[in-house]
Amino acid sequence: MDTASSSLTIGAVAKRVGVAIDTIRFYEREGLLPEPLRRASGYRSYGEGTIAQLRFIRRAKHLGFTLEEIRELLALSTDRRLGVRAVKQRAQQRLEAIEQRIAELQRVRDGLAQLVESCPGHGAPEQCPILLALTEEESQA
Amino acid sequence: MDTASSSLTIGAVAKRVGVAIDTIRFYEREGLLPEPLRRASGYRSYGEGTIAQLRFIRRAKHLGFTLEEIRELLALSTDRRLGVRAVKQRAQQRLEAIEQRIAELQRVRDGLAQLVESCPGHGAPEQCPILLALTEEESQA
DNA sequence: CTTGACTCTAGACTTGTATCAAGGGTCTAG
DNA sequence: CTAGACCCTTGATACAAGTCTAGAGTCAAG
Repeated sequence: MDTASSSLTIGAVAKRVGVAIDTIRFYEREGLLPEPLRRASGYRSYGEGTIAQLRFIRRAKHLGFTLEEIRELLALSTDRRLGVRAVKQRAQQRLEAIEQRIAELQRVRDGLAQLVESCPGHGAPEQCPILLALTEEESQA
Repeated sequence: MDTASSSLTIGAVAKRVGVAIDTIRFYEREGLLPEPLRRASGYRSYGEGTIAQLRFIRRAKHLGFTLEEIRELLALSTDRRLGVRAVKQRAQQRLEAIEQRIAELQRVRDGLAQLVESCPGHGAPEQCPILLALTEEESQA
């Protein structure tokens, strides 16, 4: 349980977090990770904090945040005044976006399910409800 | 109700379908639309069929099909032997993909909703459940 | 000291779906 | 006949989030 900043190479970090080396360098360029210390050779030298931060990024990505939003979350997460309020607000926005997306997909699913159900799976293309639905005029849903 | 192939310019088609001119040329390059007739001047000359086909593409896109899949649907839609069966199959696959996506988003939503609910919206960053969840070790979900 | 695995940089490439720009030719209303 | 709107082609650009390459330097083990 050593939380001290031991010295990890980029490859070791990548392996521990389960992310590609290139991705780490990419995040650094994009400002999602601070510039690390360097050995004399120029090799990047990371501590445990980087592992935590990469996991933060991964989890946030999994919750559907974009890298842009994650960059903001990372900044907020250290702001003692506004941080928590703003973080909650962003999370709520994300939640709403997800709910909208779900609702939209459900509408699409219902439409498609109905078509699939009503299609016999054989016969003339002119009678296939799926093809008809795709071809039909707007007027009737 | 004139279904004959009147002669439409690309701009007229674009306006009627509600799609950009560039998109029409792009679809042509991508094989989603057949190469149209040309006037002596080189102008593309379209009939009503193109309008229908563009609407087909738009509806299929709205159902979540990729352009690649739509290209295939278009080919299948004119196959009198296998068309209907194959179209139904593709629609079913699409449906399953959509349902998986919905389920995944619902999991994400539930997790995020719980976090948002449990966050007071003020106080120290170290106590914010959202930030904690993003930072925490894997062990407990 | 050599070998093989690792790392460095800069920059090009990927995927999907378009959208835009440059530099020209055409069509139509007045 | 001319102005303005429209169309042509080719090739570049955009977005997100990486992924890959080339060519060179470094590290650890035997």
